[in-house]
Amino acid sequence: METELDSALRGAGLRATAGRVAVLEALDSMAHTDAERVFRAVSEVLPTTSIQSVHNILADLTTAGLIRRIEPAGSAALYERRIDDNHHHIVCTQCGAIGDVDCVVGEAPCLTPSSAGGFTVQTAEVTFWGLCPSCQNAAQ
Amino acid sequence: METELDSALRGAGLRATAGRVAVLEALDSMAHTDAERVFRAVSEVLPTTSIQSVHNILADLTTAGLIRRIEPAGSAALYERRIDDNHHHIVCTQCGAIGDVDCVVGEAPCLTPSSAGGFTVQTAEVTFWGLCPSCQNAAQ
DNA sequence: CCGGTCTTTTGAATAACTAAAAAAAACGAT
DNA sequence: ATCGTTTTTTTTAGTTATTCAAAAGACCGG
Repeated sequence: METELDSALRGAGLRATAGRVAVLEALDSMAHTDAERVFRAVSEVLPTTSIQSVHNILADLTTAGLIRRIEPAGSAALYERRIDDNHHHIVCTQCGAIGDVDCVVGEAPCLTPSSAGGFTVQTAEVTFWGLCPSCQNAAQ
Repeated sequence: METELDSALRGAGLRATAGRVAVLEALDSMAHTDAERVFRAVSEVLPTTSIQSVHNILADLTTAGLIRRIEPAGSAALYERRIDDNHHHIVCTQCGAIGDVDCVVGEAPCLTPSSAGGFTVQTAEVTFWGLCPSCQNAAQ
C-alpha cells in the first residue's frame, strides 16, 4: 500500500523506506523534537536503527525540504514538520520549551533590514525569548 | 594605571585580570569571533592561557553583560562587544560570514508576535540569511 | 604580610554530529 | 516474481565545541 508519507518521500525524489516513514511519523506526533527523541520514538517501531541513521535521515529529509531544522541557541538541533508557512519560534529562557509563533503582524518590515552591508537578504528568521506558561507560574 | 576596560570589568563586579582584558581587546578588534580565534589572539599577549580559560572568561563576560553571545545555526558560538543596541545579524549561507544589521525599520511589530501561545515575550532575535558581497561575485 | 576569595590552569569528560566502509534493502526492468 | 543496480542503513570511528571539577595561583582587605 502507498501511504501519504510514502508519496511525499517519492515526490521529493527519495525512496520510501521504513526508517524515513518512521521518522516522519515521529515528527508528526511531536513538535520541535531533537534527534535523540526521534531516535527513541523510531526505536520502538524499528529496533535495529541507530542514532547515526536518524541523524542521516533527518539531514536527508531536511535537504529534501520535507522537514525543517531549527537550532535555537543553547539546545541541540530540533526538527519539525510544519514547513509550508514561514512561522517563527519562541523559546523559554528557563526550561527551553518551544512554541510556534504565527507570522508576526506587519511582517514585511521584519524581512527587510534597513541596511545589510552589501549582503543580499534571502530569508529572515525570528526567535522570541520569554517564559513559557508553567515557568511563569513557577516564578511568582 | 586604570584603563577603560579595567573599569568596565570592575563596574560589572569582576576583577580586572590580564586574561579578561586581553579577551575584551581581542573582541574590540574583531567582530563576531569564535572562542578559537579569541584564544589565538589572546595567546600572543598571554602565552600561558588555554582554550578552556578563554571559554570560561567568555562565559563570565557574557553573564556579566559585557559581551554578547550569538549562536547562528551551523557555526560555533560567536561573541561580540556591541551590546548597547539591539542589533541583528546577517549570515552568509555560503561562507558563514557575519554582518551587523541595524534595527530593522518598523521594529515594533517584530517584537510583538500576534499570538505566543501563553508565552511571555522578553526579547526578539532576528537572523537574516543571504549572500555576502564576495559570495555574490563568486556566484555569477 | 596573611587568610580567604576569586580566577585560571590543568586534565578529563561529554554531547552532538560527521565520515567512511560494509551490509542490506528498494526500485525498475526483465 | 527475480535480478542487478543504485540507494540507504548499519557499524565503527573520529571530530569539534564545549563543559566540569579539582588544584594551583593571583588578588585584596585587614
